[in-house]
Amino acid sequence: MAERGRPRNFDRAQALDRALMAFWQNGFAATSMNDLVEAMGINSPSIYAAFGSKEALFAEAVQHYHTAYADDLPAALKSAPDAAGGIEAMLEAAVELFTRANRPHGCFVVNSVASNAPNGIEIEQTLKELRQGRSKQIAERLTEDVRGGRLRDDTPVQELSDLYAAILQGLAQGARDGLAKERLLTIPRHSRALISPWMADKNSR
Amino acid sequence: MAERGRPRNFDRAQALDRALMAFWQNGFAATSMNDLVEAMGINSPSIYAAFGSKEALFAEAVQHYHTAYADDLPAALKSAPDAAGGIEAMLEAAVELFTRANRPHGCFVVNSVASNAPNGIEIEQTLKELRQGRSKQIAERLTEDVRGGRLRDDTPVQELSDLYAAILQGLAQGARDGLAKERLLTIPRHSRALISPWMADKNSR
DNA sequence: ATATTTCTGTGCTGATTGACACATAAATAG
DNA sequence: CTATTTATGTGTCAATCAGCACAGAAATAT
Repeated sequence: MAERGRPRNFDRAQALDRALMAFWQNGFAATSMNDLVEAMGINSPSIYAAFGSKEALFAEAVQHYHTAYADDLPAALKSAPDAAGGIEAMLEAAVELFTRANRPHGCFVVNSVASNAPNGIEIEQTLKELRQGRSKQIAERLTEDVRGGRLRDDTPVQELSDLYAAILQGLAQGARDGLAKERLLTIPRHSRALISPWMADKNSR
Repeated sequence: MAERGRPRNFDRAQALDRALMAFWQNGFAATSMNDLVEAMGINSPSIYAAFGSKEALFAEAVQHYHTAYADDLPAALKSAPDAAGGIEAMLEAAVELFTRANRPHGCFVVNSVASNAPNGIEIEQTLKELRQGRSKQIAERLTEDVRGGRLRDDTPVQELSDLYAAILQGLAQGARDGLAKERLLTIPRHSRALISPWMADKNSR
């Protein structure tokens, strides 16, 4: 089935990525349609025809970020043989993601917390779930190690997961505030100490 | 020397506190002058006469928050006999501050990250310094313990301070996202494990 | 070639924004 | 009392916001 009508004059995926960069840097509210027109290189009627509304464009940008940028984190979490290594790798991947050159610093999902839309209930809910989803992923990784006998049976999985998730969010804030990558990278290293009291081969609590 | 002219019809300090609540909840950009008029209970010309501009009002709200609300944190940091206890107390005080009922959740200074003003360079700089100031305060507390012999000489003070500061920011985000206080309070407890490898009476690293 | 469909660029719209002009009210100074 | 000073409330300003109407342009279908 061939396409009918005048073909689109721009690359939709590229335009979406540029919109993401604009939102990532300035947040939803502070990014005006004018800013988007400049960043995406197309006029506003084309934006509305292709994406629906500013809010729908933002929602697509969130999905795009999640699949194209933040995908390294769960991958790193599963990369190492044990949870301690996986979490450290995930935190390192996060620092890498949050401090890449020629790209806004910090985590897009975390940066978008305070930049709520006027009708922001829907997308706000999605963002909140994305943030809290990290804690669940970490909890699953820890549970694996408990089941595998590498962590003690009485390991407080949810509490440790919340703590690691908090560190992750702190890394995002620090990166956005301009902390140097080398300085941020010391954090994953020291975070290892949180889990060692719960290693199965230790008897000290 | 008596006052001249018609006296003010509202309590300036109370109006400032109400403005802080509005900014705390919705951020700078998303809080309109109309919102401020409602929250403060006075009309906009009176706001401008008393505070200058929306930006100046926000700057005063930042100072007010810092002195009237966030003052518990450095106090708690110095309360305990050792750094480990002081930091744990500070994190607990932070959770308390971030999850009080009848008040916006989260840290006002952290919430204000993404809500930058159009001419936000000045106040943004102040906010950034407030955030990074916590790390320095923690570092001072740790250094005290190193000097006092309670922590090893090779304790990585700055790295640990950055890590604790990251946890602090993570707590703020979690509180804003609606995590329950009891759940957040487990984080200060487990954070103790970060410092124990550097206690002087241990020989394991 | 003609009709149909879809995209593009110009330019507008009603609503909302931060900020203030103006006249009036309420206090003190003399 | 009158003059002066400062605060209040009504109403309004230009600027900006998100969104879209409209006409022309560029493709396919028949």
